[in-house]
Amino acid sequence: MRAIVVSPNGVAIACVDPADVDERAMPTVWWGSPAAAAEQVAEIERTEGPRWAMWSQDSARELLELGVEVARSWDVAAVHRVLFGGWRADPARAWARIGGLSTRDLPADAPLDLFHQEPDGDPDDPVRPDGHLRPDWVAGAWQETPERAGRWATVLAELVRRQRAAIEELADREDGRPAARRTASSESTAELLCAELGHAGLPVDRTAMEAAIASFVGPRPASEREAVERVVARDEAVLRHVPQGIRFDLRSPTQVRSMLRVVGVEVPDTRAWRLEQHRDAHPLVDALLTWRKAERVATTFGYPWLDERLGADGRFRGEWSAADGAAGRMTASGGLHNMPADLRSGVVAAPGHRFVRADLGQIEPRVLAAVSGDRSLARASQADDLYAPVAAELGVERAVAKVAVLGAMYGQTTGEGARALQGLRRSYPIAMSYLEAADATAQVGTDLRTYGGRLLRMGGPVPVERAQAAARGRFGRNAMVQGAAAELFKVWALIVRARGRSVDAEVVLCLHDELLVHVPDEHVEVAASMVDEALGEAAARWAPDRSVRFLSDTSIVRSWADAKP
DNA sequence: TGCGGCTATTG
DNA sequence: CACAATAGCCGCAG
Repeated sequence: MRAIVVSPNGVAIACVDPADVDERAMPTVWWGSPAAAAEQVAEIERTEGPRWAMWSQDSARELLELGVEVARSWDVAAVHRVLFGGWRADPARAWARIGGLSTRDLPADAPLDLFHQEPDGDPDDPVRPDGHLRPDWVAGAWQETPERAGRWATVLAELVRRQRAAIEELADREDGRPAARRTASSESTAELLCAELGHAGLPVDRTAMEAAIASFVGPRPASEREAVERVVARDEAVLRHVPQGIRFDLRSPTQVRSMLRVVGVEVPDTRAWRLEQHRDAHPLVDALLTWRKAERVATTFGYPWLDERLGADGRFRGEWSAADGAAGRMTASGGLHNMPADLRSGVVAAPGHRFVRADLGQIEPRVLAAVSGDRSLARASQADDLYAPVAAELGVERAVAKVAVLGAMYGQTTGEGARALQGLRRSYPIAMSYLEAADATAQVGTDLRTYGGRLLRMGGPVPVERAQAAARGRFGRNAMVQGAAAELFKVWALIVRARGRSVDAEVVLCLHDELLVHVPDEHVEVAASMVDEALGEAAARWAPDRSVRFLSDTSIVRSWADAKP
């Protein structure tokens, strides 16, 4: 522990080198205004470049708001999620878990009542006699004095020390995960990237995005009355196809089913892919499908969505999470991860800039080859199109080989993919056993760990219905691949983030296997090469075995829509 | 008012 | 509708 920088209204960053934590050392505390604290952080970053210990992405967000960006961190919440799975990772929970305390009923910051007048222990000690953190300290009581801030920093340092020991133990175990050391670092730093993504936002051209929205729902209504009229008109375009006198609520699936029955279309549900089969049966079906598309844009990706999230600086902002609760993929709110592809024309680089857009080709089967150690599948990964050699090996069409491989990773038990499974088992026994072992383990509720060491919680040995057990098996089987792919992707994104600094290349979007990097025109070629090189480096760093080939499809574009689909 | 079901979008 | 996610609306229970 070297230093801590504190401001009375909230910035608490301990500067800790996890390799050098001395539990007895008292931290140096800088106590000042937020601006002064930020300046201190910037100075330490400049001169020492440490791995900063942080409670969570919140710490990084506070720093960014003060104009300070740091390169590396040990993020207690991120490491907690790796070690123990799940998503919740508040300080009290992380502290309790690493200390072996129960997290079933964590002490809450409940108001004191007659029966709990005086909380036990010393109110100036952040740790209660029962070993839990004091809720009032977690809630902010640590900020009251420099002495308290120092004690709080010591708690953080101790937590980091214990987490680090747990990661080392995991890496050194007989059945361990040596990659866990690297995962702890990359998952931590991914939290910094997420804070930066949320802070900086995605370049969006308001005019272009409004045009894209307008192509579905018409131009922005001038008044509330006009907005209502627009909705009525959209509904009417569908309802005019049914006999007069009967009104149906198009937003109610039950009523839509009745409406379709009136014109002689019988469907078990009203999902688009099913209605597609009946497009020719009656003009109503086509009108309904068009309505659905417009309604979706109007309610979720319309003008209110844009107004709420697009700033005057031309940046569209959502909140980013570095690891979801399941397999550990990055997620984003605000529609950044499920924006209809038709709106991508609104995502445009700023004047004088271009995007480097890159996505990983066939990432999941390649990751499967790597984590399972299947040499045959690794050989297939040498091809630009992995499914081609697999199809040749199985003696089937490429399309069949593809659904078979995907089906194996998803746990599909019916259809064409399942029929080709026997061939996969024969030709790629190591990879298939890897998936089947994960499936079997998950079915009985036993937790799994990804290649990188992330715990995948499977619910414990609670008896469940057969169908539920099968679903758990499919989840476990897929999470081992999806989670490992997420780990590799993050390493790649972080290398791009670090290397990009020198050419002002800024990662502005991460989408599971796709990166969008915003770059000044003059550096865009260099940045594109850098993105490709970063993948090789990421693969080597993530899994030092070089037998599996990873590919990125990289292009330079003005708009996200210009990238080939 | 909260929550499960349905629907649509993305990888 | 195989795996994951976010998100909105409807219908029903409390």
